Amino acid sequence: MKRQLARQAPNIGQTDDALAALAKALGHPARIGIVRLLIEKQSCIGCDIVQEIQLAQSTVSEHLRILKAAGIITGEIERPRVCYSLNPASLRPLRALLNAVAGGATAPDVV
Amino acid sequence: MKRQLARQAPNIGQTDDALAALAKALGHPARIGIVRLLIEKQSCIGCDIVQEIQLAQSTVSEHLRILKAAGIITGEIERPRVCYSLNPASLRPLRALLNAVAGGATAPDVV
DNA sequence: ACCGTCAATCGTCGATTAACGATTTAAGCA
DNA sequence: TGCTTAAATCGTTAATCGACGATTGACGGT
Repeated sequence: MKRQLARQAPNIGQTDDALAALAKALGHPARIGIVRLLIEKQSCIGCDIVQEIQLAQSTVSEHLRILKAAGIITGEIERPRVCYSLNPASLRPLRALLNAVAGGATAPDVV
Repeated sequence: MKRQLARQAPNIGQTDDALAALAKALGHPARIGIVRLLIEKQSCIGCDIVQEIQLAQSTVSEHLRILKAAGIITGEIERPRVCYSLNPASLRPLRALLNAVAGGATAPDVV
């Protein structure tokens, strides 16, 4: 039984929930690490992520699931591997918010 | 000391922990709402936040505490009120990360 | 000096998250 | 057919979070 007053903030065309979900998905060091890894190796990666992030395979898998659920990454199956990539578009709303914080009212949406 | 922008590896000069902490602080709808509110009313606000965000005073206070702890907002005392404002600089590292995701290589500077 | 106001803190409770090992699924290959 | 590999899922536990009411602290005004 919550609320959610639909505020029309200037340029950020997203609900608070949607933005919070994105931020939340990034709100863990391991997941930041994964995103970083995917920035570096533009090409997608398989189980190498488990190597880099020093956590159990099941834990890493869970973090990947969370990032996938948030739309931040995608996973393409290449049996028996999965190839992960970033989905930059997904983060645009959050970028818009941060730009609004930083740059005054109007956030340029472009790359 | 500033970061020299360098090779294609986007050198985001922050630890995963620091970035995750920022994202985590934004990872709740109420806190996104507060940030939005502070973007709109550039001027700082007192207890009006409790009005806008439909939650108990103690709950809002807790969210404000979290945002303050993350450095995202500052609170200036004006007894018996507190005047909150955004601290745009605090979010720069996170912006840099998102820019790196979006822009491919190097983009992360500037306010 | 007392009262009203606003904010912070405390204590509690239920819900959610993070982590792990163990197990399962689904190929590809010998 | 059976082994190997990579990933997902399950079940459990400990820790953290979110929300609230109640209380406390610190004024400013009357």
